[in-house]
Amino acid sequence: MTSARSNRNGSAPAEGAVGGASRTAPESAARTTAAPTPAAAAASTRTPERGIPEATVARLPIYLRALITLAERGIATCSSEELATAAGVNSAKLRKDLSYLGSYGTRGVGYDVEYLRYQIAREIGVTQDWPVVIVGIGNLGHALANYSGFTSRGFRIVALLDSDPARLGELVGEMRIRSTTELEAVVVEHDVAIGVIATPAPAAQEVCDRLVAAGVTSILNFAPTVLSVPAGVDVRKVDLSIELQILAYHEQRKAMNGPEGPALTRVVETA
Amino acid sequence: MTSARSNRNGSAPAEGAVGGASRTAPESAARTTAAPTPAAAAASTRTPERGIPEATVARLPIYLRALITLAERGIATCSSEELATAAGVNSAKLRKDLSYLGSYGTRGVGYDVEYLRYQIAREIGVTQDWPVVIVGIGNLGHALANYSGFTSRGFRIVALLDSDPARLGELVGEMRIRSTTELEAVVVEHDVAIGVIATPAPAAQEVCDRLVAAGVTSILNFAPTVLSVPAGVDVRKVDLSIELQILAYHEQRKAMNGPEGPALTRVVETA
DNA sequence: TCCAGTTTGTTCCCGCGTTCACAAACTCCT
DNA sequence: AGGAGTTTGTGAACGCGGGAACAAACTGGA
Repeated sequence: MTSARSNRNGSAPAEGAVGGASRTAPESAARTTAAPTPAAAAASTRTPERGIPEATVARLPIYLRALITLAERGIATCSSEELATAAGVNSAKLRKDLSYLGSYGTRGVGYDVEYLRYQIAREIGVTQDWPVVIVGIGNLGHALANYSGFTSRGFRIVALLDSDPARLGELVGEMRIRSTTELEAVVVEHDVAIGVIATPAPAAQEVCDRLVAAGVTSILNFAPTVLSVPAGVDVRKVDLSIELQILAYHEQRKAMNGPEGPALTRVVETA
Repeated sequence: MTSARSNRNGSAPAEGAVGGASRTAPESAARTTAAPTPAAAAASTRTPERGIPEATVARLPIYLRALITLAERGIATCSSEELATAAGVNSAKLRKDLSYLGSYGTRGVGYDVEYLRYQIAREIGVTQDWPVVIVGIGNLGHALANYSGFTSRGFRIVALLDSDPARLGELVGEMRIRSTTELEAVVVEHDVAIGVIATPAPAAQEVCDRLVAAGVTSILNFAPTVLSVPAGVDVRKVDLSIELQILAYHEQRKAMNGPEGPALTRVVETA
């Protein structure tokens, strides 16, 4: 385990004061005590202090995936330009992002794929597996349970929970669906920090409250509803219909610009 | 053909929307990388009319959903404060967002729920249904096909396509799985502008190319890979493992601050 | 050793988005 | 009618992120 997570259980579930996550909370990173994690092995002398911009954090997994792809092709070294192309971003942005982690490249040469891959994985925290529990095993829950991307990228599903008695015991992949009554026990037993909610919207808040009360501090929410959580708990949401609606907005504008609009734009047609 | 889309298929496809190439990946459109629409009409000299910030567009669907919830509860009027709480955002931000659409509120009173709901739906473009095609009917594709949020929020699934012969003809919901060989025909027949890719990563780019060539100009990508598209095509991606990795990063930091760190983060556990 | 070529890491600048704070506008009560 | 209370809409300040440009650092050849 070694997971430094402590038991913050027992706290009141309660709906947090503020809605939404505190992820963006600036929290002036005081941390005056000199050199936390002092003498970090041999590497760098000056730990740039842990303060990676949120936008960069969101891109690190993309870089990681690109690096894995490159490694599978047997490529040992790559330039920022190559990696940026593989990740679909600007090379300047890539270099700046990586600079927040430290100086892991070599000027005039580029980056060592395996080395950089490990460094990013370590920074994200996926060098070991995080236990994850999925609540709500409907169509989407099934898909998530079977999604190989979870288990292969630093996560391990430890339980599938559903409140429908008809589903209990059903096998999904290699895992059996268990009752939501076991939620607290599962979270405590496996020291689960990350929970995935794939229930219908009406049930999401209650499940969320129970997860948080049991000790979960990060939640990935697929239910189309706004979750209230206490400070210190991160929530990320994935809403499929919202994504489509954003696309629809732009489609509508294209259609409006088309007929009469100032369409002095370019037509770029690929093969 | 219900939508405002005109004939863009045969003759001049894609007209490269001014305001943006690809939403999530600003310059990911590797190919061609033609001059990013210099000048263009982006700078509408005046009339802030059609120029809603991207961040606001991403929130409009959230407001819409909150308004629908309020309407179902029989609430006819609400203040920006109430709506903001329901949507999980700051009230000032909400008001500024809505101000881009126009002045649909009444000072001293608030917003008429039904009226505002319609105005947002109209602005997004979901007062009528958009035809959508889903490619790749694996676990995730099944979930998407059965997701009621699509059909109830301005979208209509017109075809489910898969390349696996074993799956052809299978019923999903009320729809039959068809072969990807019919992709072009389906897109043209229903004038599909929005495509959803739920295939394995290796197949995603080819499917994407075919969709675009057939006339699709907006793509929602669930495959864990970077898509290259011509200018004028919007791509939004949903990557489940990336979302989890972002949570893992923050979890790791919490665990680091917890034990020894000065941790100003204050784990605030509300009463 | 020195020089040319290459690529990283960093600095500077600019534009977008968020937030505060306040004037404008509406309702209600006296 | 008028004033107090309420709420919207918006101008301005501010901080963050993106992009270009450049110095620093490394390789390889003469």
